Amino acid sequence: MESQREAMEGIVSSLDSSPRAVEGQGAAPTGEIAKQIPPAAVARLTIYLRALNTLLADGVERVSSESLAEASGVSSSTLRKDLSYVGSYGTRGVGYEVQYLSRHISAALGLTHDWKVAIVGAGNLGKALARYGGFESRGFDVVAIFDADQLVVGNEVGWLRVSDVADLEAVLGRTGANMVVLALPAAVAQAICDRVVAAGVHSILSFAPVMLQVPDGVNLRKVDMATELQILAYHAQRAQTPDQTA
Amino acid sequence: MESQREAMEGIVSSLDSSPRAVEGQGAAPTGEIAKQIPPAAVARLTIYLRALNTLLADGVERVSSESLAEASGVSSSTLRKDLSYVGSYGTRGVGYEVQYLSRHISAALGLTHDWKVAIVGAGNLGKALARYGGFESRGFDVVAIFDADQLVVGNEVGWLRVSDVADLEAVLGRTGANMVVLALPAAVAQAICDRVVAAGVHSILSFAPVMLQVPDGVNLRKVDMATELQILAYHAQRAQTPDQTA
DNA sequence: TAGATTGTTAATCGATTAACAATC
DNA sequence: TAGATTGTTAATCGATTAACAATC
Repeated sequence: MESQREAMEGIVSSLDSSPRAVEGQGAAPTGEIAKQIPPAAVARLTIYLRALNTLLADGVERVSSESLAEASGVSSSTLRKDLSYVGSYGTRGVGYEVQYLSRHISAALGLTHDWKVAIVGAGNLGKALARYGGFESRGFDVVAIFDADQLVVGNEVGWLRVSDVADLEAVLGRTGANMVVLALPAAVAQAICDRVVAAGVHSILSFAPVMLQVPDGVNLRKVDMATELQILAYHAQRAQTPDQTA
Repeated sequence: MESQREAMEGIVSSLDSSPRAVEGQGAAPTGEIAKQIPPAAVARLTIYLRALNTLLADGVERVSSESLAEASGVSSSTLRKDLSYVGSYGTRGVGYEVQYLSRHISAALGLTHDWKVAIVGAGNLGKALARYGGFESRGFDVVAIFDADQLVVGNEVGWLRVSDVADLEAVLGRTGANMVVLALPAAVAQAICDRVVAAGVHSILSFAPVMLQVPDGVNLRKVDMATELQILAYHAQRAQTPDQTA
């Protein structure tokens, strides 16, 4: 049991974007075919990446699939299979070089350059997101934040000023934002979402508790906090019931 | 800044907890066997519930699997299969009675009584969560919020006062909290998580960007905003690559 | 070499979909 | 009844796991 629990902060500053050799003997199809990675594997790769960067910060140079898997909360089998979608960057009998693997996963996930993120909605959540350090440190620059309320427009949030959502298209264009986070009420989410899509942004993360409809080719992910609690409620309720195993 | 808040509620206020007859001809095993619902289905049931409550608010009384599925972003086949885990509360040739189905899904998910939620961490995110109306309206009462910073302890957040995390166990006990939301830095998350578990709370939702280790029997869910953006980045990058289909 | 650990295969398991008989 | 739509079955598809040959 590796107890690298402490000091898990400060971790991830090491995602550098230097165009250094990301080649190697691995099977990575650099600029070539780039086969599809299964969704479940993509999600886990982000976890491995975080764990690797923690190890890196701790000065660990090599890691086995067994211990990286444990730190990531998956089986070593799953981990090796997932890594195989990215390429083969380990050494049999030895393990993986932490930095080398980290860099290749970053490359596979498209994290070798920074992404520009605009946040729509400067309420509690929008402001919290704008100030959340976890974005910048992982290669996501927050370049704009919007609100519809004239009392809020112009206020400072972090080192940004709140833009008027009326200027959405103009500001998205000017800042070159290529991702948008929706942190606004359900009632207006679809309308804003439509404008964001029309403005050419095809990657959207929504915190609004509604099912948004988007055209093909637009990537929409949702985070719903109440949903998460409801799922917990289901399991908690089950646990309470005196499960009668036959 | 709160201007957008009101609209965020509205929707889902109709989750009543009245102990009304939740029986019917359906196959629901009331207090009996309570068979396991597959995880993927549980997650979607929360979405159907939200859609149903929206319909209810709009005064719609009946809905078909086809249109409920569309509103929820799934196929009608998936929807009917999911509902079949809960029971059979539809009428062939007719559809589902909105309120009736809503109530049965709520019951299956364990949402017929309120849950008491404590938030640990009164930073930007913790405060945003504490003030987020979406919890209360869906049967989750925020009963406490904690912070370690003495400058923050005692401050008002919504209608709560920030408690000292030193008093975590005492306050959890006194308030009867049965769910905890962790909105704190990665560095301290595991230690606090351990104390929460030791205090007897077995349902935890974590926003900390670390893999937390919990003993068996504890339900831990994670929301990681940077991870979501990384997944979007992967797809965005793929879309950019001029996909060469043979 | 002997021991260790990867990368991959094949088997298992679970989730999604299509189709249709049951039935309002 | 005739038309509509559910609830369920069987087929398909994808994800996870165990096991081991390859190889450092």
